[in-house]
Amino acid sequence: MVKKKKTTIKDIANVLNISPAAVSKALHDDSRISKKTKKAVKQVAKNLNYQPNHLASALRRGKSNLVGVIVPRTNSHFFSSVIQNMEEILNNEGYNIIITQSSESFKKECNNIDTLLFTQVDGIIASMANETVDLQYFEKIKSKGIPLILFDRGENDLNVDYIGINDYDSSHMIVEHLVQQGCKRIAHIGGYKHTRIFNNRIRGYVDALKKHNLPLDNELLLESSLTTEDGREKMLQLLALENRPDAVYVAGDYAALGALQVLNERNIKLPQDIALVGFGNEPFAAMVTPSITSINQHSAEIGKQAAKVFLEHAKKDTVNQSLNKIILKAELVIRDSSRLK
Amino acid sequence: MVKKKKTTIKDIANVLNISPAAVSKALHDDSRISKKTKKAVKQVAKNLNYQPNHLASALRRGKSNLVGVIVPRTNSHFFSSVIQNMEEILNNEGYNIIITQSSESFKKECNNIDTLLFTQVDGIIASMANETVDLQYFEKIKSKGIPLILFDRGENDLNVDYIGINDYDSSHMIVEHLVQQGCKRIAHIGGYKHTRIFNNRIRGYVDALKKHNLPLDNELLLESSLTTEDGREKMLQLLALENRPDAVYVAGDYAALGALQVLNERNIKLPQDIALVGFGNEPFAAMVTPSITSINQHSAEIGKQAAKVFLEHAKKDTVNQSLNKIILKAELVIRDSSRLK
DNA sequence: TATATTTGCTTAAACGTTTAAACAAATATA
DNA sequence: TATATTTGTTTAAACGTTTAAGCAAATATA
Repeated sequence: MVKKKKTTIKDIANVLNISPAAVSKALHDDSRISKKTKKAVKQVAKNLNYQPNHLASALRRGKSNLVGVIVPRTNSHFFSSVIQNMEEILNNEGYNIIITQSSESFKKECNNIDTLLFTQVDGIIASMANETVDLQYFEKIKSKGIPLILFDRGENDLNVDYIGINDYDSSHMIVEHLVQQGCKRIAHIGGYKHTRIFNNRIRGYVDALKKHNLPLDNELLLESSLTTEDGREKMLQLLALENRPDAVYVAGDYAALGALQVLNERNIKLPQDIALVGFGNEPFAAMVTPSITSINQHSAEIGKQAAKVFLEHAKKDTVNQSLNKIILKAELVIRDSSRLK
Repeated sequence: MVKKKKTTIKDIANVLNISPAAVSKALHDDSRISKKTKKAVKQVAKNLNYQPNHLASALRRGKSNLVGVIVPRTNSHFFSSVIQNMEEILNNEGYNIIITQSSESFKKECNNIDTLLFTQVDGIIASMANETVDLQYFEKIKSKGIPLILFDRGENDLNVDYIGINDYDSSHMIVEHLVQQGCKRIAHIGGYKHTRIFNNRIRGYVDALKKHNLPLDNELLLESSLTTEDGREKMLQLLALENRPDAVYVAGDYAALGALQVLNERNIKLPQDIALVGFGNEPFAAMVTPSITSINQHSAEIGKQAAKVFLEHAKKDTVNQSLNKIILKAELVIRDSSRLK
């Protein structure tokens, strides 16, 4: 079996005895090409099973119509849903996306960025890895003049477009809810402080405690990688305290799941003994026993907005000066793990 | 802010007063270029922050070094893990991957295929959508002479490389295990019969019943889309039977989860009243209460093998005649939902 | 010393498209 | 009728690489 020669614009031109330029224009519905020619060109294109060579057109036009996406992982509902909604909008505008995963590793993230730049993407939409502190690679994207849009895990210092939720306020909502349930010693298993969103959640937690005149106890505030495994560990740590908390607010659902497992294994009653709240509203939060109260981050909306912000950039040829900082209002979904009354 | 002109091979050539061709060769370590020149070229490339234009080289060389991936969804552990492992191997060989999701929709799958062909990928690795019966779009890939590798959800008729597990035998393992636990009326919530893997699981189930002298009861064999929602529905259907099963083997973990939810809600004891077995060994199978017995599909290995098979094709320039059909041996992970003794 | 080979580069074409500029023919305007 | 405009096309260059072919200089071989 030999490789078939692909049909090009030239082949169509030869059949019709017109120039390749005319064919190109006909296929793009140029106003200066007669209806007759357009029809003929399209017919021949179909007959010869013509597929435009994207590489050639991208090279010539200086844009690839590809958008690079970097996420810590695809197998969480949050990221997968963001991507799916983003993709839909971008596809409609003729863009395709290249998804890459950092697996929370700084090094992989850097590789991903290089890969995407190498592939000549027209823009990058990203959510940063847990490990990432050094922003130099993201600066590299900016310095190439390629639109960069961050969502969820972003950084203020980078001064780029951002779509996320109001993390600070979300913490307030959670603490408020727990106080209403009668909780007095509320612990927080937070994410890494160096990540803005987790820092905001911590700040919100601290300030909300103050607001409700609850004392801030340092042993109740833990920093975690927020994996299921680390959630288990940190929960064990809290249970080992002399003065145990009566509520635990975990900054991520996967870690909350780990905490729940430990509580279940120890036969600690939820929410009577300890109330539990997660963050992210992953589908499993509703599936486990007891179901976990969590924060809905509006993943679909985040994906759509990110796509739209990119498209705004793409339409202008100079880099946009005005930054888009879109903060969506999150929603508390109350479930069995914290519903006392 | 104005868009910066990107550094090209020509710029480097101008700096050093040599030809662009020499630069290209120097960057590729051509043996006919002196060490001195190579060193100089690489230094200048670094200074000018040169990034090769992938589009141009892909156009010229007639290959994009991109591999397209089509999966029903990325937010299951199975697919995400397959992709991650595939990616690692392909990246090492200089390939990048473009991930697309069909969301189990035939139409989206066709679009994905068109998109990938349009992007001039060098090969496609795919797992088919649930809806897909018409194979014409996959034939299209083959007819373009582009390597196509299927995994998990594949089709025999297509006559392409395939990597999967021994579904038929897995069903035998499950039935055997349930029989050992003392179950006598084993139901099967299976996937769509038209999909080969699900068909094989059904055949395995039927044959294993025969082997153990259990009667085949048609009301115990249901066809399902295997979503969590449908799992709930089919479980309710089984519970409504006059003569209830004492074990349920579900062909997918998500549907098994739905079944579990229903059983928990009805306070039916697992595994005493009804034993439950899923398929796929999604992480949540170990997380829920009770944990669900399931089949480990070796996602990492599938991903690696798929990548390797693609690379084999890529190395030859004519299409390989000998087909790779790689069938991995799956593993039964026994958990609380079916452990009676 | 004359000839062959190797080394290190250049030239020029090619990949398949897009597009500015040119141009002839058809049509409109004065 | 002469001139201007519009219509429909062609020409040719460009996008940034790669690579076959060519060529001069350096080196090896006889």
